[in-house]
Amino acid sequence: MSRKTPVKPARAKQKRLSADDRRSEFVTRATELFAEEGFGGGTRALARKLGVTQPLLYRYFPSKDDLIKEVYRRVYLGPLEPGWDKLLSDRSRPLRPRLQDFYQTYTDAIFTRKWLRIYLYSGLKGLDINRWYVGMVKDKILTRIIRECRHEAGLAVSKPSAAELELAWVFHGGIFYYGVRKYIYDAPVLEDKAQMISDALDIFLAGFERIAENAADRRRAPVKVAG
Amino acid sequence: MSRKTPVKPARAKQKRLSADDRRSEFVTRATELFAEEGFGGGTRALARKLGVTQPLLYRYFPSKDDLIKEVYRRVYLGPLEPGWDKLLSDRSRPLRPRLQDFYQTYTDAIFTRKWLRIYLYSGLKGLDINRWYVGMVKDKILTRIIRECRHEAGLAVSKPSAAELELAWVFHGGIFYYGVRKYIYDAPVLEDKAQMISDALDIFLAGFERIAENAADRRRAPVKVAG
DNA sequence: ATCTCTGGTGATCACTCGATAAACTGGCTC
DNA sequence: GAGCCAGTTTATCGAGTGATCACCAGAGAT
Repeated sequence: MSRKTPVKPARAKQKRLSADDRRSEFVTRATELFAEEGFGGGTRALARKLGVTQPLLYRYFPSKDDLIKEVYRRVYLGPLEPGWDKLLSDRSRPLRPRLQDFYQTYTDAIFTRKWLRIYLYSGLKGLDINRWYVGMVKDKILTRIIRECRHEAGLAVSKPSAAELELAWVFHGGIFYYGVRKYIYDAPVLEDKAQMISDALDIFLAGFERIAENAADRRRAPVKVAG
Repeated sequence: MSRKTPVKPARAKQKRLSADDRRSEFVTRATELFAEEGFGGGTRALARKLGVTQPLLYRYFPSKDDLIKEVYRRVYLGPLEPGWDKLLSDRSRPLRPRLQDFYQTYTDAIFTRKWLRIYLYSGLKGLDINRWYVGMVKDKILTRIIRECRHEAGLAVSKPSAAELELAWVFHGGIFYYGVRKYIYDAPVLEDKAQMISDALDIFLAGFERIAENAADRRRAPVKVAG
């Protein structure tokens, strides 16, 4: 109490951050704001969240749109982990636990209120980055899953057919929609996410196996086209 | 050209609609506008779509919020068909074609750009009507599906367990997400919707059967809990 | 032909939005 | 301590928002 302390006096209002820190803080709080309010959220509301004034934003971003782009970059690229493809394709392990592990970590990464809401808002705006992400899911996840499933079923591993890809999308979308229900709709869901994934996998793998058998049968003895 | 025509001269600017027609037109075009722009879409842009001036809106709706509520009512209640529960529960037909028919007509009703976008926007706003709709899907569709599946599998038909409901949600969400990919993300999807539904059903039913068998096994000879 | 009722318009208010320019300030070097 | 400089604020602009008011106009009844 008595010392006049040349050390920082625990200033009531933290100000004068370094440029990098301030810029980063803008992106962080903007993500929160836009996740809740959509990208119509105001720059003044954002500044209030940081405890600064609104024009300060324009020292760090030329326009609100640039800030939004930065938010996209961080949200989309942030949780992206490079080990996922390895996890899916590692044939030294049985396929089922591979898929279980993958969807466990994948949903751990994206099942947050912030991520899902930003994702849907960007999807509704039809932005390129959203298209890019969807393509990434298809190429890096779904085609890989199909390939592994075909391998497991003893089928030739070629490019997945459109129908197979759709199958994988429906499966993937079913799991994804769990997150939407929980974090967007705030609807009650089965609390045990791991069980949900496990059950979804049971159904998908059992179903895929049956389909694969049928496909194999059809290849051996093609049935006539309905008509 | 020469006749002074007391008949309506095919007026260039249609004006002076009846109150009911004008009000209805406001809701229709507002649905289009809000589907594209979100509910931030402006009242002036709306009026422009009708070819009238903006203050006219306030002859028919006390506020923009009331207009939005009317949009919700029409969008959510419009495609709701009362025959759905009958379709699902009609045990004179095999379960699979029942489900195929149901999802065919259900997705015919809601897989439009307008419906899906309005639905997601309202979901992001966390409105009561969205919660109501989700509850309706659960009660009127999913529990019924589970009940019929249990009946088909020769299991006792009681209240569906939380895990079973989740199963149905994942299945339903997978199909729903097809619409999201097609109409929200504008992503390429398997064009044949009926086949997508058919394949999803194949997988779901085959999977459910297997799960049901396991559940029956477990009831006969309970396995020890993993530990 | 005139009156009246009602669908529709023009002008405008108070407010919020994104963005800009100029002034201020606190810590740093010389 | 003088002076600079980067981080921050104050004041403000122009455009766009939802909403209100007084007014207009045209078809139907008398």
